[in-house]
Amino acid sequence: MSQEVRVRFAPSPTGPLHIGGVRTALYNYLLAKKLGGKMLLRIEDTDQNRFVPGAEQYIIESLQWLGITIDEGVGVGGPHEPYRQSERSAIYQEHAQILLDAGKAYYAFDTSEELDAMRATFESQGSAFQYNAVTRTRLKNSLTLSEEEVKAKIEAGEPYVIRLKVPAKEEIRFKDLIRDWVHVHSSTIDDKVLMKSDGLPTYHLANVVDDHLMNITHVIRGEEWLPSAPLHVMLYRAFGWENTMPQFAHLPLLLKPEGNGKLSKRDAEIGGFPVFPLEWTNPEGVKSIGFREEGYLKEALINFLAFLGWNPGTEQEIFSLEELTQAFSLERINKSGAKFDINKAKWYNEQYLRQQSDEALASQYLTDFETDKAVKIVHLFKERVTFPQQIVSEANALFVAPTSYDQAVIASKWNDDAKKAITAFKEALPALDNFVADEIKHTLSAELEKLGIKMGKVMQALRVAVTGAGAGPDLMLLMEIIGKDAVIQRLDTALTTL
RNA sequence: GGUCCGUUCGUCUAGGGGUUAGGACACGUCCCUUUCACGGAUGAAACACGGGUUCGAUUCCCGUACGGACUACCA
Repeated sequence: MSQEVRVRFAPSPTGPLHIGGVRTALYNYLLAKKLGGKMLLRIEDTDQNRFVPGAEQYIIESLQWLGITIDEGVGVGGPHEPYRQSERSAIYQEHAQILLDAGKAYYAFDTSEELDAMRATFESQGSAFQYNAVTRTRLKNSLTLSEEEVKAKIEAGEPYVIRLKVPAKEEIRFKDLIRDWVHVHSSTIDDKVLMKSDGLPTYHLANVVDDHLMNITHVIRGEEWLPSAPLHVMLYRAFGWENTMPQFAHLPLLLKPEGNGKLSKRDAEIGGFPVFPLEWTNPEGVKSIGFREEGYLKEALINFLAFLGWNPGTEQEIFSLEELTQAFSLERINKSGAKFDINKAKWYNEQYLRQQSDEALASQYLTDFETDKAVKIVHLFKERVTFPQQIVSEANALFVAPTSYDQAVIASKWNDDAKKAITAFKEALPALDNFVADEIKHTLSAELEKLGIKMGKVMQALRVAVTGAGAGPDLMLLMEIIGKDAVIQRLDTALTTL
């Protein structure tokens, strides 16, 4: 039976989507598109305490910006609605009941304080507390209490959780598409809480139930889930769903650029680079920068992210989203974590920036300038900047006369010959009707020839006189854009002040 | 501490029983250029360690070291 591939991206709305999450979404999307399947977006908002208003919208906008389209789920709907877990509590309760009835789960009445105390005691004896096959016989739960006692407690409104009754001795193994077989013994897994005392499920239950009900075929998620994957396998087993269980692929983590550990918001602050796709202002009003606002092009971000943990096996580095969907495969994802290097992201951005036409960039970013001037400016600067907004600031700077001059150049190049040449050039300029690069150059060389001075001798001095800087794009083009009157004025200023 | 996962240039990685261990970013040098940048060329730079297996191991196996994740009524 050939089955439609269905993957899901299932973030929690606890804040802005982290760049690692974006990559997870991307890989899911890539696999779905490659295999002609569907990409779902499910919001895992079962923790009311960590819910952040606006986070869901942020996630949707981020994916939209990047072109990671959702076929089914929050925001678009679909046959398995609702796709927000907070709206599915009845489903989880029902499924928890199935496990309870089958004797595969049980009620537990231990309070958090009691459990904390347990943990402290165990720790003081040098061991770790686990709610499991051996300890559950001594704790307050429906396995140790009589049926009447349990009933009474529940009816009295005493808070309780539902825990999975993990078998004492069972070998759990599953095949991870990236890591191959992973084996774990059930004795190392504790009786995880499935339903919290607030009546909402934990991640584990909700995730397994939803993935099953939504016919998910591939679970592609971060490596932080690898340790709980065996628990999920046990849950599939407990429900009798093992034969339709999705395949797992646990992605390597994105690591700090330097030092140890996974990439965090703090690293971004230290390094001065974004870790969120879009700018985000948290409920307290604190703003975090985003890739989009910093000037990263979505194509560059996608390409960069795709290559953090995956590669096509060829030497091609530049891939459009469409090319990525063609080339992508889970088999070529590697196992080890990748340090996040913003330099590579910048390089990708430069590549994509240069790929765009002068006209497109001009109409998108230089709307304050007349079109043909804007196009010329873009042409001059797009190969020398990393971000589009740098073209804008360069453009604006063009029309401001220099307020200071590069002293090193002045010291070595601002000599009598240069002054003589620049004076002659300046005086020849008013007669020049067609003030374009070629004509300007002709005028300059004509004047230099008369004086017997070589071009190379004066170019730098001239550049400094016009722009204040010792380096930059083609000076003739620059002067053309600045305009005749302004150039003459600047030369005057330089000649009289320097 | 326990469980699980990992380890090729500074970074992202290719490769895989016999290779001059390849590419990209960053870095150095040179060329181009009126300068800078782009571009081109080029250089430096890596198989964590110890045992096996083998004629031969960076590649396979086992240990060790190191790194990471998880260890909540968070996801």
